[in-house]
Amino acid sequence: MYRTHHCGQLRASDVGATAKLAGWVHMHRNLGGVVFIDLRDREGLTQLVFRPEENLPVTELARTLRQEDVIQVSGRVAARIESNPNLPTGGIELVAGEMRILNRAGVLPFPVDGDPANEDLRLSYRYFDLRRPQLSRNLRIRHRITKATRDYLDAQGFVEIETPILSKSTPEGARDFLVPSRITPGTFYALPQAPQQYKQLLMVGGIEKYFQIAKCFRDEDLRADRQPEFTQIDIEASFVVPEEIFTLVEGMLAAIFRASRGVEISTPFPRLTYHEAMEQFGTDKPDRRFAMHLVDLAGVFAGSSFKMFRGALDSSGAVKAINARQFAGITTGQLEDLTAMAKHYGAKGLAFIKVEDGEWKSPITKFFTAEEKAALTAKLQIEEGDLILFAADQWEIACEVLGRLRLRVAELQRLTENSDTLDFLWVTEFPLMEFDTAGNKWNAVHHPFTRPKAEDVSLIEAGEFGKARAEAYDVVLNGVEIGGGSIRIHEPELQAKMFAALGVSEKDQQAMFGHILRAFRLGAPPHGGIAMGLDRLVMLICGEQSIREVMAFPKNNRGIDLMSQSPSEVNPQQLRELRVELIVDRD
RNA sequence: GGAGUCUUAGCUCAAUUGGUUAGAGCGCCGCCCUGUCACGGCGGAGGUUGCGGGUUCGAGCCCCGUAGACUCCGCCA
Repeated sequence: MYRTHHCGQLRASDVGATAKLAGWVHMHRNLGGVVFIDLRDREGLTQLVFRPEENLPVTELARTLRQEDVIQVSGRVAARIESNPNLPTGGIELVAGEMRILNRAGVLPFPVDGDPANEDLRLSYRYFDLRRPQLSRNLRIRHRITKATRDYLDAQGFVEIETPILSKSTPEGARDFLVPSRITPGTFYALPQAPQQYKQLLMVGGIEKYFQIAKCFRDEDLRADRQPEFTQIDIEASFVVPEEIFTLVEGMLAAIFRASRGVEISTPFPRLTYHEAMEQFGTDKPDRRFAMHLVDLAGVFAGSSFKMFRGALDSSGAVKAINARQFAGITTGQLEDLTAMAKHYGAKGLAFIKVEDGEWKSPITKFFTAEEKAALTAKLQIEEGDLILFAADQWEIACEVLGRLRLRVAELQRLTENSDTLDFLWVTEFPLMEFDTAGNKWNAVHHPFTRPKAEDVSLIEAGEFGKARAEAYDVVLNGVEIGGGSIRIHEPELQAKMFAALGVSEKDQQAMFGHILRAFRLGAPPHGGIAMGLDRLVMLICGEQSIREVMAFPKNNRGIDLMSQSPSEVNPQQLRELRVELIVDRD
């Protein structure tokens, strides 16, 4: 037996007992005579004391210890002469009797405590980085979250079922990771972007309530919150309406936050339609921890002589503004950045008003009438010190520009710093399809199995694809999309209409989706579900800025695992077996 | 594919306007130290300033190129 206690366990009540501990040398204090070691395991720190007068050989051995050596020590628990209030075990120490050095550590690549090193160095030595308390804490919170998820869904009658990783490539959505088949040369599996089709087929299979903590793979560029492989809490149920999904997910998130953070979250979550979210916040995932709503000014400027605003309204666009309260002190450089940002998202420029010393400082207010100014003041509740930012353009552009500016201003004003608010909400009634100008065709906003709202099916039949709304919903936390789902199409006729609208030929439908269309002809139940981004959820709960901080072995932003140096070249023999030929020679 | 920021000792960072031998803390090595808890003291080793080129009497610093890291845009049903 390596140990009788862990390093966060012993207390004053244990004084006089004998104990055996094992762990890493966290800190060594060699005073020439007596030697102190802080021994660390995952549960905490315990001070070891080595006294030459009591045990000279072991004390001499202890002098040779360095940080991160792995040792096992047995001895007697004693009260400290002066206790350390900073440690739970600070009242006691272990007087070392015997010690075994289990393993010596070499020179460390970076300190276990103190400031974290460069991230690429941390990733290269990930197994070492994991000893840092922050990372081990994050992984244990992640465990609590998945445990709470499984317990909750189990209690609700859901069954966890694994679906294949070697799967089938489909053209919709993200780029697939491909795996060449050796047995059938010239063909490829794809790693699943999500278990979407399998979970729907499980519904056809009569499972009724399915979930999975599912690994998903997408071959797209990485971000702080995007890795090529990531995990979803994937849920699907039969004979359900959106209300039941909402209630289920709200209960699940309540269980998760109770288990991981010990907080009760408020349910049910507020809801906004997609249109309302865009109209008020300029995004489909609003961060409502601060107000700064987008205000519609069509009524104010309908008859304006200011060409920029009037022109937008006359061509059925929008004039909108946000009030960045108490931000009239914005620097010229910051305002230039905001202008560049507005232009990047399609605006022609950025009109603004700074309210300083009772005056409106702005290049455009000279075009406004007194009535327009009064209406503006009332609508935006303008006060001394405010900064007003305008967008006049097509509705979509005006909303998106102001939505982006709103977030940037909030960042500059640090509106959400140190906030512990948990703002959940549902966004519903997403558009079903959007026109892809590059591909000159209609694409599914969510995926091609998403059910249109019943009252909008006639719009699809009439070819008004852009107006049709989907029975789809996202759940948003503090401006981050943490999950999304929909009620699915379960009738082959309706599915065929969708494929037709999306321009998928009969032949392609059979080649790519034949199995699911056949399944729908054998009595598919109405069904729907949702997928939650586990990594993002854990990231938010841990207060981290990157999902790499909540994954044990993440990849860097070029998709490289710096620790194992994957991806890597392979043996030519392996390629021959797969009938794969390289067309790029690497230097 | 594009934009921005960054790269100096094992780690975190400094180095004035372009100016002597590129410094400090931690870590590492050696010696001393019997109640520390970020122990302390003395001494030592450790550098192609990412790489390549240029400007200059002189470049860590300025210019060009390049590699890498991170963030963002595109992309991510």
